[in-house]
Amino acid sequence: MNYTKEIDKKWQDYWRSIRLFNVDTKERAVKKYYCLVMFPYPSSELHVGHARNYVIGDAVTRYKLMRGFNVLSPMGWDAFGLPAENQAIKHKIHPKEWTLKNISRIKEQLNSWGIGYDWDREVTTCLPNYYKWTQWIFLKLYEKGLAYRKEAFANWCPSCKTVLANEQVIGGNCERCSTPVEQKKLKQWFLKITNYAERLLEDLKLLEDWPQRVKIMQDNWIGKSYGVEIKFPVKGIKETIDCFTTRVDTIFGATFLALSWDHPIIEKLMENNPYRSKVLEFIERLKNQPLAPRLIESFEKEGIFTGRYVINPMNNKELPIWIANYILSEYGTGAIMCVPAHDKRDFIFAKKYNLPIVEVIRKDNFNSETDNINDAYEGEGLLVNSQQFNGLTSSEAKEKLAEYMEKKGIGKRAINYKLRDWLISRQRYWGAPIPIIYCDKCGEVPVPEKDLPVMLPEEVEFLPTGQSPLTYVEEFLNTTCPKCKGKAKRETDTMDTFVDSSWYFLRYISPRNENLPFVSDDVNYWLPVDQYIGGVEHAILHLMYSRFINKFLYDLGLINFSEPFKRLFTQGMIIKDGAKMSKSKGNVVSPDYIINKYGADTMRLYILFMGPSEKDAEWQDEGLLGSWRFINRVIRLLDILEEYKDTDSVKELNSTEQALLRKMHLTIREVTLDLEGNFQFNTAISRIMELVNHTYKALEEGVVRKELFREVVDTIFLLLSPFTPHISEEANCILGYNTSIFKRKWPDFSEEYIKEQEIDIAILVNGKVKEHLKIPANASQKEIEKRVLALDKIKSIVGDRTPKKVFYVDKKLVNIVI
RNA sequence: GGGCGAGUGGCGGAAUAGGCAGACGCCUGGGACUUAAAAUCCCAUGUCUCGUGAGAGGCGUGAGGGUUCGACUCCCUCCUCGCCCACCA
Repeated sequence: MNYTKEIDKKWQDYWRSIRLFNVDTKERAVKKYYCLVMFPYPSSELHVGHARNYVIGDAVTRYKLMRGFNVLSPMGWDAFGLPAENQAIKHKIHPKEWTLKNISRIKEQLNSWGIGYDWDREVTTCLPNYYKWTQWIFLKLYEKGLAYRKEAFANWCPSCKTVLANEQVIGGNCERCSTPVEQKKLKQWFLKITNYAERLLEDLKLLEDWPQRVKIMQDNWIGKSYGVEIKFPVKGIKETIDCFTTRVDTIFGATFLALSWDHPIIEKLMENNPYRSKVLEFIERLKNQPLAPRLIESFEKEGIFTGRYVINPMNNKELPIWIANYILSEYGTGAIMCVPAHDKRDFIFAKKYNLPIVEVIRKDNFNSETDNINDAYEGEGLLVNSQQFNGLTSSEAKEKLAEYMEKKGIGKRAINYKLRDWLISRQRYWGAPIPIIYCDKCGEVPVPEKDLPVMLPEEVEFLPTGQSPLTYVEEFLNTTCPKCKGKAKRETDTMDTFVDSSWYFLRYISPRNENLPFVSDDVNYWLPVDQYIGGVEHAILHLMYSRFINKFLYDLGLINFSEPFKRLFTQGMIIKDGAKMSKSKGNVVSPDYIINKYGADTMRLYILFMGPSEKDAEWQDEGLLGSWRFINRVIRLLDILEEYKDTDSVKELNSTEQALLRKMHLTIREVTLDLEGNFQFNTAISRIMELVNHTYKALEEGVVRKELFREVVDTIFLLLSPFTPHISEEANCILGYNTSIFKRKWPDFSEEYIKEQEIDIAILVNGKVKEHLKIPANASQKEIEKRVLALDKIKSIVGDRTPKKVFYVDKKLVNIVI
């Protein structure tokens, strides 16, 4: 047998013809396995870096098939989004055309690699039969009060006259023209993911088979913190300002209070205030500061005194109210009690504006320099300068102060999350229209379900005006109010593509259903997803949004599982010449070239063999050649077998045969463990390589009966089939099987064959290996020790000293201490 | 600044409920086959020292300490690199 392109084609056609990967979701008799690979964004053809994802998924799918599961392995396209629209603007090609063209190209690639999918379930998010249901989910959220509209800032490029996504803002500038990005306030749609903050956090504990780091990232992203919200009365007017702090223990060290520039109380503070014009001028300036650089710590802190004071309710001291550019309006209350002695940011600010610094926490009991503080001490310690709370530790003080404040009505315990509501409005064309209508009489009216989908019009001009392109499509914009039948206008923003991808895994179960987004009974059977595979770059957004939408649908009673993905595997990137593979860097390796020259299995094998799949790996062309060599070496066994002359097989297996049989069973065990564990494909493959090497050695050195040789070869291909399906299927055919190798059973191993008659004991003296000894497996410890000490070499090392102690590790080693 | 992860031959990487470091592959060198090349096969391949030699001995998992009969693995201190988040009070 020779491995040629024709073999790839032959078996790909065969798998399609026997519908190997097509699944009936009504099937209940055979246990199910849902293997899901993150669907791609079809922006260009795939390179080997992308291929890793699909190759891993396919190996899992095929392995599980052989383990007797009814495996669902679907594929689709995350097809809405910005790149398509940018192409439209640049090259005057319609986003739909561009997207569909890419889809067919990528599909062709996936097929040429022999990746097995149930293409009958293909899902494309930019087509009406899909986005109808994205809109439907939006309406459900709206119905439950979880979708709402409010004013929010969007990144705005004044030169391109367009709204930019956060990813298009590079270092505070527009990605295309490098103009500094400004903030523009627009009425936009949000999803209330914050309502689910606690559950999203709490349920991370249920995700035992998720990588720890992904859970930690989500945990940090949700960012739960415990603290106290303190009311500060404003001097002279009947108002209070609430401040959230996690460090109540530093309350006596507060020397000023700072507000974010858009804090609602500012207006009141400015009434009859001589500072008014200066302050408003300052605010105006902050407003136009680009968002992105404001996030960088080194950004210069700036502020202005408002002329007003609050009273510290604990000691009645007056604290000046400032407005400062480092206060986030979206977190907590947008107002902060500032403790320069114990917060770096406040410290820098206080130094700059000459505000007092009062130490209230000491690392230890010893006197330290009180008047000469040159840095903020942010750790915990003992309280000083804090009246009756002096001497308490920070954690004691936090408790006592919270209690005290709650009793006196000064403040109350509070919990804050970093998680913000999900802004889903995009002032863009290529996305699912938000199904809302605005009527002068009735106001905001949701599109009735029966009118879905709100079709995205195809005839659109892309004018860089900053308005959504849909605003200029009269037939789309103008409509009638579903309530009063009067004239009304449609929402012209479209949804963030993360909405599309937050439920696609449900649609795969009933992809063509026209009455429902999914059939609950079937979804409840097939989900949660048994194995989800994708890149870590989605660790936060996509995985969090999907969990959110899943929980929402769970609350509606439409599904009965609260988490969508039982197991998650995040694969590493493929690196070339020290950088992530990308077209712009010019370091992409084309899979098409490899496949034409070496076949799909060579690429697949190398991708899986190059290193642990969850880690980044450096692509080396020479490594690929190693896989090619190995494949040919394996295949040659078939030719050898065909011409093999059987020996007079005596009943008893000779020692070569025994060793070969043992190696085979051992390999089955190890490969199975590697696959059942955390997908250690690289070691699984190296073990098969060992078995192949062993087989060649055995053939060379001794008499191996044909029957056994054949069994070994058969096993080798069974073990290889998830990784190199084409040659394995071919081999399976040559070996005389007339069903697909993937319809056969994964090989079993028997401990009995793995047991050894004779074992090798390493002999160490003071922890260093000095000698080896072969002994019968059933030898007793005493016997072994006796034989070890009787060895010439050991005798000469030990001399006439008596060993202090002899350690024996069962069937492994003896350590003699002298 | 915070969080997470990782440092093992010339290279990708094996081996962690503590137990023979360097599996498997690549590169390189030597040999066989060949008119020749490719392909293939065989041998060698961490490093240093001693020895003509067979061989013998030492050192070795980022650095330094510790625990242990025994440490790539556990503990402490430090260094370097990567990723994610980042003024979250």
